[in-house]
Amino acid sequence: MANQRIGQGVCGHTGMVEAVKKEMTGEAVLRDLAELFKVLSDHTRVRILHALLKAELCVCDLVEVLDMNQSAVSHQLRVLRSAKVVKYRKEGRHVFYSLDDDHIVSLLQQGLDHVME
Amino acid sequence: MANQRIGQGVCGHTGMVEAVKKEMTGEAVLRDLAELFKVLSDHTRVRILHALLKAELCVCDLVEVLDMNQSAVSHQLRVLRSAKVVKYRKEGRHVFYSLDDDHIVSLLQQGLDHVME
DNA sequence: TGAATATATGAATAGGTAAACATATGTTGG
DNA sequence: CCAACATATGTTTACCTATTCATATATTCA
Repeated sequence: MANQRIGQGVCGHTGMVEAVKKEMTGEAVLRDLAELFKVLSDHTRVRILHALLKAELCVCDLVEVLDMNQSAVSHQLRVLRSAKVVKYRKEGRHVFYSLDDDHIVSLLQQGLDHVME
Repeated sequence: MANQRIGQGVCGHTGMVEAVKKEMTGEAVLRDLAELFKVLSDHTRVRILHALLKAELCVCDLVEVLDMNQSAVSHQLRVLRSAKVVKYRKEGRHVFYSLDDDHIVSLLQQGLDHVME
């Protein structure tokens, strides 16, 4: 039903434009969607999330796994935290991070499936 | 089974780090994944994709729907094309764009579900 | 309490990128 | 063939952001 063009005529006079405009999800939602994907669009953050797909890890674990500067990792964790893509749990002087919910897991899996075909 | 910490001990000596490292998907794949999300992370591109979720549209339709400069739309369509997120079909002087496959549709839906809860 | 460890954060810098403008390419109809 | 229309693209500019360095905060343990 969707994704089909119903008669073409001259460009911009098919009624399609108006129809699509009306069905349009709110701008705010689309802005949030772009924002969510932006959070997932950095190599370092993807590596962090991929690692967390396997296990809950503390910052210094991640520093080892990624072989990166602790500061860089913390900065990216902050981005992930702010976007509620990861959650954390303090235990003494360690902070353990994990993926926030199954939605995030699905997005990552779906994305991985796509790029690996 | 996954996502569980099996004994903690001193940071970096749990065997977890090595285990996670070994299971690690190839760097190239993770780079592609970040790249895919990057393509989906721009407001204009999300608006384009969201419109294409409803119908196949030509460039001038999109220019109207988005109410944007034709040049800006074309530039973003190029990004989407290069990433094989959209496909196109020429018909005379018009070029009709549509989402490339169901994987993309799923990613968008999943993302939308997440941001709308 | 003080040293060591774990994490967070402010500031500076380098690299990337979306939008606008101008222009080129390609297609149709008269 | 020529004019009008549809689309693509090179360039410039302004903005954004990931990393690094330096430092602050917080917690444990001897």
